[in-house]
Amino acid sequence: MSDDEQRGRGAASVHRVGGLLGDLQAADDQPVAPRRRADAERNRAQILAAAEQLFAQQDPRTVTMDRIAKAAGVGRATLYRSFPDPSSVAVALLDEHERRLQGQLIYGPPPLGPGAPAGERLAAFYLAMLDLLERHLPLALGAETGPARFRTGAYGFWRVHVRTLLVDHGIQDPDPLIDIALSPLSPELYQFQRHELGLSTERVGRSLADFARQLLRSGE
Amino acid sequence: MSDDEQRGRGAASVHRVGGLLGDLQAADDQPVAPRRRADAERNRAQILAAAEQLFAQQDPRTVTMDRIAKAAGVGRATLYRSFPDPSSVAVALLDEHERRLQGQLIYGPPPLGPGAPAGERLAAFYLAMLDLLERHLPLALGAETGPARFRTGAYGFWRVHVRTLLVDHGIQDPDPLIDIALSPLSPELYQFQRHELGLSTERVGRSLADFARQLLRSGE
DNA sequence: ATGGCAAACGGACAAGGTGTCCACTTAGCC
DNA sequence: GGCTAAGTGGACACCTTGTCCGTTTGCCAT
Repeated sequence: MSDDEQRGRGAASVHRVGGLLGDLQAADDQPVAPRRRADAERNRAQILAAAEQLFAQQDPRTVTMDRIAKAAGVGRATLYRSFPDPSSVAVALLDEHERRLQGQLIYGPPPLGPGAPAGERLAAFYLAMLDLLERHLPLALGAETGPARFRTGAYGFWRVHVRTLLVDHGIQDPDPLIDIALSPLSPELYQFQRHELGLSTERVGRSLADFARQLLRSGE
Repeated sequence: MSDDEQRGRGAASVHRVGGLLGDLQAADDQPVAPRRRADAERNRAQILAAAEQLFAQQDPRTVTMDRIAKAAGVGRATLYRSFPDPSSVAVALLDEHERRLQGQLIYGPPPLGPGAPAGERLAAFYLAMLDLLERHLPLALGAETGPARFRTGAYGFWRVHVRTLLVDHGIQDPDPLIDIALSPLSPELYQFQRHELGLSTERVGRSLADFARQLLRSGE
């Protein structure tokens, strides 16, 4: 899993939107890629490690490129070579954690993987995402600034998954519903529910699971 | 309606969270308030007018205090006297438009106002909000930066309304569901659906209305 | 009507962030 | 072991942010 960090630069996560599934088990051989130099690799690792600290320590929305570079002990231009802005660093860090869940959704056992009714799968997906949010909220919040989370490769993956569930369930016009169904997973929203309203993870999770089952009810 | 602009400074919308309903028909007499000077009033109007232009012209997330001040023809400190940041200017502008809908939700005819089943009222609310978003998307996007939209007085109002509907319908634990039910109305999300995915207002609206009815189905 | 005073104004300032550029360093291949 | 290009990091010019403070101006009492 830590090997995954080496796959592509920060900006690459944007390109992943096209080849979502194929990317899951992509071999580590680089077809024509000019190969990364060892010092660049080392710097990238330092940057990611330092950034993870920073996002956890302070308000994730206030983390700057300048701060990350200083914390990682590299120059500003070196940082810019790998990432265009702070949120793309957070996206790269999140990617690693999200990839495990992505695999479970496709190949794992039900109800997360195939085999369960759509409503149950959606409920399980919500709970898994909630767990991810709970454990990596600072990163999720940091990833949201800028062009927002809708353009990340991960979001594209969730869209494909939810669309499958909606179609499975026989929804007439699934496309506008996809993002509606994903909207309760907004990091900002979760942060508000947990730390402003003081709701427990369990309470939010129960509501979300009920919500999923109600949305994709068998007795349509 | 244009008289409403004079009620309180920008920061005041934050305080509204407490007295949501009473504020709806608050008389214009100021109990102990020290009274606003005429030149301050004039400047405030100039600021709001200039800001509305700016938010519509460029990416609402890139509007700065500096730009607003220059466009309004006032000094920076004058602007800061009324508003702490650009998003609060957008909030103040939005407030005016939202207040009409707030009145309709309480006193208006069904299905927006009281009298219709909860599912129908939620569907009508969604459609009305969508209409608001469609007409004032730049402002809505501009209002989202910073501490996010969850802290605005308007959001507090929507929460109260939706909670009423959920309780009416007999939902067990309504509180975590409130913000889940409101999440599809995120301006960022609507912008993505409309201008990135190219979905029509009608299609999104139909999905949202179906979604509302499914969520609060009579045959619970 | 006029003079005093507090509210309001707006330019200026220091601090800090952003991208980019370019001279230097260094890894990797011949 | 030297060549070459990728990689590095400090510096630069520009912009934004809040705040401070000397000046102006509306409002009220006289």
